[in-house]
Amino acid sequence: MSLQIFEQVPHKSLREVALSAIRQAILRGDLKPGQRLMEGEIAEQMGMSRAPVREALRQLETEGLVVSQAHRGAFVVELSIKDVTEICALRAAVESMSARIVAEQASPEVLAQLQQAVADMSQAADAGDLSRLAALDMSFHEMLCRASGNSRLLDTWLSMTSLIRIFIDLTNTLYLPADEIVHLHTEVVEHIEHGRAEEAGQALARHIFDVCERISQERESDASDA
Amino acid sequence: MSLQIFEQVPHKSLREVALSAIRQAILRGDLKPGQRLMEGEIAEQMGMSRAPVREALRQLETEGLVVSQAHRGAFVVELSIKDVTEICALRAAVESMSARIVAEQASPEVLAQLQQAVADMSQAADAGDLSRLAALDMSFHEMLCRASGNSRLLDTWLSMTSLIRIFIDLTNTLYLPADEIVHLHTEVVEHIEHGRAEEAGQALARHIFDVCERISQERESDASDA
DNA sequence: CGGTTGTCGAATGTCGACATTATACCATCA
DNA sequence: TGATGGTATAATGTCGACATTCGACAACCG
Repeated sequence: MSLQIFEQVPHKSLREVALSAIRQAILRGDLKPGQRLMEGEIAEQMGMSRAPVREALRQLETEGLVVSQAHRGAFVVELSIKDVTEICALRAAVESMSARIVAEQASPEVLAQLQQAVADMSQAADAGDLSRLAALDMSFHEMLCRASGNSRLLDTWLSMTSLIRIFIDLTNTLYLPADEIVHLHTEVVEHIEHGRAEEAGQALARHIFDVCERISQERESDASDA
Repeated sequence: MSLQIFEQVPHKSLREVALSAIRQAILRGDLKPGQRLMEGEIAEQMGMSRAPVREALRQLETEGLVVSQAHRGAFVVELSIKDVTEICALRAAVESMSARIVAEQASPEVLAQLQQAVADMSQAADAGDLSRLAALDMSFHEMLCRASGNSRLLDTWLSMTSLIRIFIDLTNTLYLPADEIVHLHTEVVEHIEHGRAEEAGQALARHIFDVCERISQERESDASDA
């Protein structure tokens, strides 16, 4: 068997092109919640027929980014506070399980990665770079899910994270004081280090529910402002 | 406002018809893992064109029941033991979280339902009706996820359960002794009754991993037999 | 004038046909 | 004989057109 030299070039079907284009537009905020997505219009703008656009919208629907009604069309999903709470609960479930798995199988490389991530967060917090801290925060959680080695946990996490991003940009806003964030993540890593699976999972779940609570509160006060 | 006399008839699009027909065929076992699913053939059998069949297959793909390659077509998913382990982990994560939520919000009605379910299981176990016990077992877990009031947790649970059913029919086989099953579920309900959220979640997760372990072991011995 | 009904336009649902591409088979050649 | 390359075939990918259905607006009636 020969060495693999050339990575296989993934052929991009029009469906995939449309899929990622629409998804990115939604996540970037160019398409706002509640906005109608008309097959014909999108197809025309992308220079393709309605068929691939249609399939892309269907897939986005199963991902939860889009809702559609028969003969009415597709719309960018509008998330209620209840939705966000539900999404956070599923995210917490997934991360909690990931933490348990990682705590039980802690490989030295993964541990080092997580420790490095927390160190970076601490540095960003000290430097007052809150934007970077928020980004590192998200990447820490993703890293954890990835380290579980369970693609379904990771996929579910990515999906829930995307959904939350429609509601609010987690990578640009902090919902807890910087030092508290660093402390929480340090705690989680220490639990994992020492193989305390349950504690790691619980701490993480509490943290996510905390953030969810803050988001809900902020949203409610926003609503009463308007 | 007039009284509602006629229940609204949900319009079944051909896509939905194809979707549920194919899904049922897979779950029923009429379509076996690895079997090829050709759009044209299915469309002809169902008396429709390829378009709705195509969309149904795409949706089944995102559900995980079908895998497809470009220009090659769709196939009923073949699950490895690693896949089943992954699926069980996600299922455990979801059920564990559901149990915590239910334990914290225990409404009397839900509690009564769960207690009734365990009582039924105990009765079935005493009567030696293992088939009924297995069915009650599954419905207990579904009831728990439903009681969480979180549709995303429930949907994820249903999805994972469907996937496992492709691999093995959980409703017809027991992977633990009958009395042990009854004991485990009794324990979970007691934890929930007393608001012990963490313990309920942990007990449930352990139980699922136990069953998963048994399934894996059985499968490996099956493989070595062949 | 309020409410109901008919009509129209536009978007989705479905279809059949064509374009593209992967696989299997076969002829060719070292 | 085995490897290579071409070709046929059959499936998926894409397209444009038609059928169906929904929502809005206008006409009508009480």
